[in-house]
Amino acid sequence: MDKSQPENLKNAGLKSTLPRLKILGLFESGQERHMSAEDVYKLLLSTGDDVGLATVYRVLTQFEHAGLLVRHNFEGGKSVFELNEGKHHDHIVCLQCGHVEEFYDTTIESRQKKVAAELGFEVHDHSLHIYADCTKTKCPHKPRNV
Amino acid sequence: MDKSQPENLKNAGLKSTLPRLKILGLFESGQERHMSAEDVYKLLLSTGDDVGLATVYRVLTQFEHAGLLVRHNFEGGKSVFELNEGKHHDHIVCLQCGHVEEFYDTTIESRQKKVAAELGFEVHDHSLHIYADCTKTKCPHKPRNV
DNA sequence: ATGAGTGCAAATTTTTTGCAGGCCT
DNA sequence: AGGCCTGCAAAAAATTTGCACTCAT
Repeated sequence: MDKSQPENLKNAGLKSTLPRLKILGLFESGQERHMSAEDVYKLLLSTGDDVGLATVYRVLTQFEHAGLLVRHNFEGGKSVFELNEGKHHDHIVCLQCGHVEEFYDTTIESRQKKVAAELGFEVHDHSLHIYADCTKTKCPHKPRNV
Repeated sequence: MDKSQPENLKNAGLKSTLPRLKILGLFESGQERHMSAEDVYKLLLSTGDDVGLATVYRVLTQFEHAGLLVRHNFEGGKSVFELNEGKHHDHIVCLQCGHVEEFYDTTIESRQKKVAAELGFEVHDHSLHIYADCTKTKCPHKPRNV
């Protein structure tokens, strides 16, 4: 977890470039675990790191293929990425604001496998998605950037 | 369940028109429970019922708002619709071909509520999504129409 | 130097919207 | 008749791709 970023990129067979280091750095900073391409792009702009949006998309996809990031398509239309830290977990997503929380529940895990088997499916490592609302009245999280 | 389609539309406050009847008919025929706008559009074309793609999108959205259909955004990018028959159920989706199966598991339901509550969420009626593979070797279902 | 990487603009894909004309009630 | 509906084309939103130029090794 303390491996320097250039090393991470090398191991992934990717050349160590500024855009890649910046983007990986954002995810490793832990500020925001789940980000869309647009989120990353705007964050970089806000810190003066001018990276093209197309490059953000390309790098995110490369990182996904390299196993550094995991891509999710939650309800809402845009792809969301998170650091691949090896430990399996599921996600619960707010339908109002898009906020994402992670969880791991052994009962759900085993039950999920059972249900899948009965229906002729085999669960591998993909996250299960629960969709809900942060609260019944008003959503405490930031409004979904649609 | 045997209510005539025009009646269903009337009850939803929608004028009974040919495109609407055709589209609702497709879902009620039970041939294919889960369809994207493109799926519906192509099916209608194949049966000689020429309906504009824009109309398909508009009608599907209207039906969703009227509570006749439910919209899902599974991994894969496109919205998928299914008839709203009132009975809650969850979905397991094949990551290879996009095939969808429905299920209902009381253990998962209760556990889902518990997990949500612990994380400050409230689950209403939205489907939970499990993502898996039809089989480990080759997918028996139709290839995903990407 | 040299091929991978980047930025910009144009192209794709999925979905929405404006507008003129057409069909329910 | 009057307005909701539809079709077509253009607009939007998210993502991908072509191309000339730049940077890492």
